[in-house]
Amino acid sequence: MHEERMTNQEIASVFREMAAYLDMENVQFKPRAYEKVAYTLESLDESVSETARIGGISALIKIPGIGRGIAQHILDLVKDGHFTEHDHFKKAIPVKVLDLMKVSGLGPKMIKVLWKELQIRDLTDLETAAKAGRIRRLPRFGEKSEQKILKGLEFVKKAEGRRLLGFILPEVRGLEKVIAAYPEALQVEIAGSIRRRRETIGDIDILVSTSNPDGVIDRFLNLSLIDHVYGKGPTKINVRLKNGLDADLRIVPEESFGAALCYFTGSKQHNIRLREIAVKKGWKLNEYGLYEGDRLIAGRTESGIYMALGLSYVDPELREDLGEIDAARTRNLPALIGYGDLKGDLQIQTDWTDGANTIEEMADAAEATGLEYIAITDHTKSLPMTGGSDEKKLRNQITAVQTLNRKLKLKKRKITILTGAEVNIMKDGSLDIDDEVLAELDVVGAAVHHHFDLPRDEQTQRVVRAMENPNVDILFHPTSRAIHRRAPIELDVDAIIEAAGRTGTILEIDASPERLDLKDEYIRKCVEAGVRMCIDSDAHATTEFSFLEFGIAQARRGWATRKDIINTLPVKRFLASLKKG
DNA sequence: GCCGTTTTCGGCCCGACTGTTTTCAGTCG
Repeated sequence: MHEERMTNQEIASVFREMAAYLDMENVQFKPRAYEKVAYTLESLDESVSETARIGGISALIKIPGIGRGIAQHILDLVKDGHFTEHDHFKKAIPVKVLDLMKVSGLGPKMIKVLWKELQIRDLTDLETAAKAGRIRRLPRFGEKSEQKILKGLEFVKKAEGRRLLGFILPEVRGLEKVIAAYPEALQVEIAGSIRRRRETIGDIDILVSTSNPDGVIDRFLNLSLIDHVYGKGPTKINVRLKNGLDADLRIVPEESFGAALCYFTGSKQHNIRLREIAVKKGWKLNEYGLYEGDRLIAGRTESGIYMALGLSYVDPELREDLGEIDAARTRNLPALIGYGDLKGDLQIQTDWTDGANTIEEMADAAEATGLEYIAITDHTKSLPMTGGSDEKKLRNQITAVQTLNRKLKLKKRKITILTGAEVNIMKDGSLDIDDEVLAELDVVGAAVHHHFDLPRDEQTQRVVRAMENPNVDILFHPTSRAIHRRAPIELDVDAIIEAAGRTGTILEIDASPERLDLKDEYIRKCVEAGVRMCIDSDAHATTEFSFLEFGIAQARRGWATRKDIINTLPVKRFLASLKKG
C-alpha cells in the first residue's frame, strides 16, 4: 500500500493532465471523459482513496463519470501512486502542461507547438522564450500572441486563486448596482458560481440585457476598477479587475435573458445535461433560447426553459449535476429553506470573551436583522487566550442575561436572549465545564478547538463521546475546517451523523465565511438521514449577523428544507425540541 | 473513456472571441 493517501485534488490533477496529454495527441472524446472525472473529484468531499481502498472498483464506478477504466487507474494511483498510461505520457511528453495551461490563452495544442518547436517545458522556459522574441516567429503565433503570453505569465505569478464568497459578495453587489444604474441596462444579474453560492468563487460573471449593447460596453470599459481587458466583442467582454479577480460581462437581448442567465449560471455539467435533454427532444438549447429548428420555444425566463424541457424550476444552488435533473423531472426537488426563514442564532460571542460587543449590543443587532432569539455562547476556560469562562463566570453571565431579558421585556422588545456556552471538547471527549453548570444553560454547543490532528478513529470517538453528553445540544462547526487555512479534522462523518440521530444532538452549519462547516455535501447526508441541523453566524461583532446568509446558502446547496433547520422554529418550540426539552 | 426506458455500439453541448489567416483552429466558459 502506498504510504501517503492521495487527496481527491491530487488525483483530479493527474486526470486533468491525462486530458491535456490526450488533447495534445488529438485523441477524440477521451479528454472530456477525464476532465469530467477531474471536475467531479474536485467537488467531492469523501476521500476517493478511501472509497477505493474500502469498496474497490464496484464502489468507484458508482461515482458518476467513473467507469471501469478510470476506476482501475484510481486503484493503481491509491496502491502505487501512479498508473501505466499516465507514466507513458509523462515520459513521451516531458512538459509541465498543467502549469503552462495556467497562462490564459494557452491550451494543449499551443503548448505542443511550443514544446516541439522551442523545447519549452515549463513556465520558466516560456518566459525566457517570450522575452527573447522567439515565440512570435512560430507558425500561427505572432507578436500579439507573445505579448498575451507575457501578460498571462504576469497574472499567473500574482494569481490568488479562488476567493471566499462571503468576503467578495458585498463588493460584487456594489458592482451590480453600478451596472444596474446604467440607463441602457434593462436587466442585470450576477451569474456563475456566485449565483450558485459556491463557498469559493473564481471569477465574476455579469449578465446584462439591453437594446443598446455599445452603450453598456462603453460605460463598463470606463470603470476605474478595470486593470486589463483580455478581450471584447459586441456581446462579451473579459477583464481583470484591480482587486485581482477576473470578470466576464455578457450582453444579450431581452428575449434571451432567461436562456443566457441559465447558460451563464452553470454549472457547466448542469448545462450539458439540459442541452442533452433538448437534443433528445430534437431541439437545441443555447444562450439565446430553446429552439425547434428556427422556432423559439423559450428564452425570456429561466423557468420557461425548465418547463419546456419537462423539468421543475431548479434553484441555482442545486445546479451541480448532483441529481437535481432527475429530481426536477420527477417533481421531487425539495422546497429549500428560504433566505428569510431563520428565527434564531445559536452561536454568538460577546465581550465577555473574544467578541467585540456587549450582550445588549449583540441583541440589538440581532433584532435589527429580524431575529427573534439568540443564544450567547462565549468560549470556555480551556481557551485562555479568549478569556474563556469558568463555572463562576458562566453563572454570573446567566444572571446578567436574566436581568437584560427583564429589561428588554419592559421595553416591549421582541428579542429573547438565551444563555449558553461554546464548551471545549477535551482530547478524551470530556468537556471543560461541569455538567451541573451546563444543565443550567439554555443552549450548550460543544466544539473542537485543539488536538486537530488526532487519528480518524480517535477523533471520531472523541467527538461522539461529547455528543453523548445529555447536556450537549449542538455540535458546533463539526469538522473545524478553515477554508484555505486549515484542513478539516479527520472525522468519520457518517458515524457523527449516526450519533447525532441516536443522541438527538443538533449538527451546526457555522455560517462564518471561512468555516461553512458543515459543508454542502454533509448537509445533504444529514437531510437524507433525517438529522436536524441549525445555522449560526458565529458572530464576534454586531456586523457579523450578515454571515447567516452564507450559512443558509450552504444549507440550500445541501438540499435542506425549513424542517431540517431547527432555528427556523419559534423560540418555545425550539427549546422544547432540544435534548433536555 | 463513459453511457443507455429509443442504444452494450455509436454517439458524445454550444457559441463568442482571438490571432492568424484569407476560412478557421484553438481557447474559454
